[in-house]
Amino acid sequence: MTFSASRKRGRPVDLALHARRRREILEVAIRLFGQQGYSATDTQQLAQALGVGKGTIYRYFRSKREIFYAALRHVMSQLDEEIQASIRGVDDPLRLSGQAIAAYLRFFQSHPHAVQLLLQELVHFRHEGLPAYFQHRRQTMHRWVNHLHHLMTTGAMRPVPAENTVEIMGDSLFGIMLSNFLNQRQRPPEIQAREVLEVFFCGLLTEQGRAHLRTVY
Amino acid sequence: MTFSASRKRGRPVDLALHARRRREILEVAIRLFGQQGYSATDTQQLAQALGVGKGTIYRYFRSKREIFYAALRHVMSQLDEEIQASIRGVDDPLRLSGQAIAAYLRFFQSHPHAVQLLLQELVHFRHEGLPAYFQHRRQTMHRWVNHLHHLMTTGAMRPVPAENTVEIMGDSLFGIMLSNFLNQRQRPPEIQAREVLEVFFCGLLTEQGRAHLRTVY
Amino acid sequence: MTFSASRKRGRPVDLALHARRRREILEVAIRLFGQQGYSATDTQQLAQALGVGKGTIYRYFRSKREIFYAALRHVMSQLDEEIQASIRGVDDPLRLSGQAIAAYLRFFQSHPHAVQLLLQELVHFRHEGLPAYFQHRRQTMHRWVNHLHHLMTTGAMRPVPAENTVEIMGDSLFGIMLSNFLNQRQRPPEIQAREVLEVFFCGLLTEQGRAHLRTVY
Amino acid sequence: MTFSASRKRGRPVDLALHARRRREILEVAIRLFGQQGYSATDTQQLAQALGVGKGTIYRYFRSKREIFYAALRHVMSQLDEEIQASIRGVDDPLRLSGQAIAAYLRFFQSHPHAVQLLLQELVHFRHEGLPAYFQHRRQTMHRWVNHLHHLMTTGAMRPVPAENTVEIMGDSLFGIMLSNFLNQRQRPPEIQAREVLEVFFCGLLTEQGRAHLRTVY
DNA sequence: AATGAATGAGTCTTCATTCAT
DNA sequence: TATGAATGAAGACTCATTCAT
Repeated sequence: MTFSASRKRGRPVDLALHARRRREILEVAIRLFGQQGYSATDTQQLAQALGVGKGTIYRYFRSKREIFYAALRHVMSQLDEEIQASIRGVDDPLRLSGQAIAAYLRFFQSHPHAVQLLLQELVHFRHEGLPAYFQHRRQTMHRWVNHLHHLMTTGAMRPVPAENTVEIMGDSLFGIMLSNFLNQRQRPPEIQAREVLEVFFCGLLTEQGRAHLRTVY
Repeated sequence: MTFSASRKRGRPVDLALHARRRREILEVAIRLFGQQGYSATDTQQLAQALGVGKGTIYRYFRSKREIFYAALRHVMSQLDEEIQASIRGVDDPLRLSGQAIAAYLRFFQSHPHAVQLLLQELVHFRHEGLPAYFQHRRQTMHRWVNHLHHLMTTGAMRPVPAENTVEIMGDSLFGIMLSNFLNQRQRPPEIQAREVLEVFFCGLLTEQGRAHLRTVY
Repeated sequence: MTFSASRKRGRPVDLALHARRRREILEVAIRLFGQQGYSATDTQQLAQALGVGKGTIYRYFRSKREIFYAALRHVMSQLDEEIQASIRGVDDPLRLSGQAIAAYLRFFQSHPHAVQLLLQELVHFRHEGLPAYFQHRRQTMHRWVNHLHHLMTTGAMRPVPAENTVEIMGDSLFGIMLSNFLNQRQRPPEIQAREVLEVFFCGLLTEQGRAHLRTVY
Repeated sequence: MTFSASRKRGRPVDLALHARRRREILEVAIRLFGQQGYSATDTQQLAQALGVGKGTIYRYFRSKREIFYAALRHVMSQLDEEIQASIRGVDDPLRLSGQAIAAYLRFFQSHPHAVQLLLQELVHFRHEGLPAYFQHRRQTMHRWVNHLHHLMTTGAMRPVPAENTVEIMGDSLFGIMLSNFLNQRQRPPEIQAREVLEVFFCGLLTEQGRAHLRTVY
């Protein structure tokens, strides 16, 4: 950096630099934490992969733990963005549901590191309160609750307790996504989304089966 | 002591003692690994909790890792037993489904350590191939596939690809169970099972909604 | 053991048994210590190889260390016996020298464990005073000093300081034997003995070379 | 500091420091391994003796084993240097022989730790192939083979198989050196060298004895 | 007498973080 | 400001010996 550059008033350049650096670090951290796991990744490796000294990293993050959480948050907002992008401009509410589910599955299929990060938190940072994934879900859930209410208003959906149903669907997708990852399934997200929707929306029983179910409970 | 037993000099090998010790160790290990995590639990703690010397543990298990896997297997067979017990003597196939789901959720609600063990494996022993939970599922899946075929034969269930549907339901329950645990939900398993079944079996849409769905895809 | 057997007065049977047991233990110990080294051989292995319990060994030897030393002494007396046997009835004093050297080299070639034992002592039991090998040599050296005196008396050997010369020859053979072992040389002991004797007895220089040597010192 | 040096930000890597540290560690390691043995010396002791933290040692050597081998190599090259220095500028080939032998004996007398290191390798790192001492000897042997050829050409030495003879002399000196160390002999190396040479070069027998020897074999 | 279950001290190595340069 | 040298706590596993059975 030259003297003239540092003479500018304020330090907009520095702030931008700082932000860029942080992002660079996070990108590498996501890759390494995802590939090797949190504890198997040491700061020396991170520094080496970044081509900087270990100390430098500590100028941008207070601790390894903080890097991890920043990485996790980064990944969660990426997820959010991709889902939002996938439903932008989609009018039909049923299509929208399918798009969102496909986007969700697609994101984790193309970002396996994200799944790893999410799992790492669960075991390395339990007792830290609600895991980031579920925090995120809690924050975005209202959108889906509204979505369900809308579907019910239009008569497309049976009257069901919306919150509860959103949770069931969210949990189910979470399980499907994890299972995809852990079984190394590579099913095309769009197809899988459709299969899932078919079950959730249409149910498995025939009219006769449903009638019987009512007698059982 | 019989004559045949006294034919061999010295203190006889006590097989029952060995089995009992292993079980004792496993029980404490499940608790500690579950409470504190695998890596946060050191062998010294385990020994202390058992009231034995560190070396004693190594007379019964080759390594900490082996204790962990034995604990995991122990938990998985407990799960299996409880589910089997829950459906024993249940004739109605729809009731049976509900019972099994409730038993599954109940098991993990009353054995939170089991969930932890399962998660621990995912991060501490990745690269060891298919996680124990999914191995177990692969071995027991055929039962549910048959179950679905039966339901379809009797006309209670729509014709759906059985394997695929079993996977979707299994993954979903896995997700619900994890979410219960991670959100510290304490919903009564029977109620939750019924809610889930209601969605899976009856679907969320009205007849009109389903008709529309068919136009969308 | 029956009651009538134990009625015999004294316990000659027990003493013989005890001695036999000790020898059996020593033989296995020599093999294991030789193959794997002292510290790499644990008492459990020893017991297993003997087909007895660990505790039994401690009825015959106070400690692992004591087993080792007994094994070492056992080996040293075997060496002594074989050398003595090799020169029994040999009249010619020069032939006798060759026989003894060949026997020495042959013993260690066919008992590589003996070399290992000897080396093990040097590193595991330093500070215990003179190593067993050199203790043994100190006890048998006088024979060779006498032998040299005899050779000098008969005029076959130049007048040299006998003790000193015996030490040089003993040390040299020790070095040759160790080098054989450590280089895994398999030279026939008889041939090697002859080569060594040729050097020691006849020297390397010509008459002219010796004359020159005298001018140098 | 030059411009080019300052082009790279941060604290520059100090190669000289690194080399100095390694040497310091080696010197202390040689002393401790020599005094107490390899396995009796733990890294904590080594660190304490150096006045550094345990982790620091591992910045300079990958493992305790690597420290040991570096120490061993260090010692072997010191030996080589001292022997070479002792014969530098010595023209007379017989004197040269004496100087080299004296230097060899002197080195190990004044560096008893070197002997210990050498012995430690034999028992702690058997199976690692040829011991360092013999590797070193194999690399330097050709010099002495040439030396013998020269002596034979000039007529000072009888025609003998050079390689074989060098091995016998080398092994013998190895034995003498070890024996000196293990018996804690403090004989002046120059005197001992002369005594040894006297035997090797002039032989022990009289002319009459040699004639008789020829009849025996 | 014989056995083997139990013990617990002992040791190498890793790694997040600090701070002198 | 950037660097990397230094730190030291932490942790799995072994094994000679003892002693209850």
